[in-house]
Amino acid sequence: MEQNQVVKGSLTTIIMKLLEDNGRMYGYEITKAVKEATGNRMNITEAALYPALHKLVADGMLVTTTETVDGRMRKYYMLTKKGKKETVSKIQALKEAMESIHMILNPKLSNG
Amino acid sequence: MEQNQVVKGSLTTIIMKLLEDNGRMYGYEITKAVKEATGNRMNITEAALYPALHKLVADGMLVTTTETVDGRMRKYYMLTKKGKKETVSKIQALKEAMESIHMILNPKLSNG
DNA sequence: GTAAATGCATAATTTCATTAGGTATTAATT
DNA sequence: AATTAATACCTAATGAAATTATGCATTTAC
Repeated sequence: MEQNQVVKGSLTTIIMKLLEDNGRMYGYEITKAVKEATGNRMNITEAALYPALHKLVADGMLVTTTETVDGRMRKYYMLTKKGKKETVSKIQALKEAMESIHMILNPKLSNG
Repeated sequence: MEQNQVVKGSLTTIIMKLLEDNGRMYGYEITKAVKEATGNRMNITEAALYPALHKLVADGMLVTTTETVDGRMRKYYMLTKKGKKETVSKIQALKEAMESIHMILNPKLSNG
């Protein structure tokens, strides 16, 4: 229905959560942060990340600034005011979706 | 990557988990079970459920038996041996994906 | 000098859920 | 008696999102 949608779109929420915590980040940095935070369990591909970032920019959730560091370009992403507000509700929705899945994986037995 | 895939495909894992717990269930029963287990938070649409069930049958994870109860047809689904084995690993993968998301949503601060 | 790491990106495909329908029987309500 | 809600199955078309498979360019490590 829609809770499934929430879980499915968790990548977007993850990106926004990281930006909420770190202020601004560039794409490659986000992939490293996810790997580090999850002890290498989760790996976001760039082919999934960049389209997601671009969509968030198109939707007015993020803005970018570009810098060149050590001869390499870095495109930093930051949450807009709208993006910050959306982040809060998206995190809440994701937590509730995870709680729902948890309830299914760990059912209360009626017959104790 | 693949952890995202796991979370995205959580519907399949939910179905298999319910069948693991309940032995056999029919489609409509599964939608009710999910609603009940999650306190109405999660709602699986039949349009998502039935194609998922049919794919699981096609993949050899489930088998079906049909009965008529009170004038209405019920198509019961059960895990095959292969399906039972797959259920274990899918649940494990889903738990790990949830743990990863949890770690991102609740990061350990390096600066205590 | 070759491979790995850093850094960006897209196109084609596949997978999956949603939207929007459809059929049929029984139980409950008006 | 007629309508609505609940039970029970299903599919087609669309849309959203991730994967697979690439591509380019620079710097660091071997």
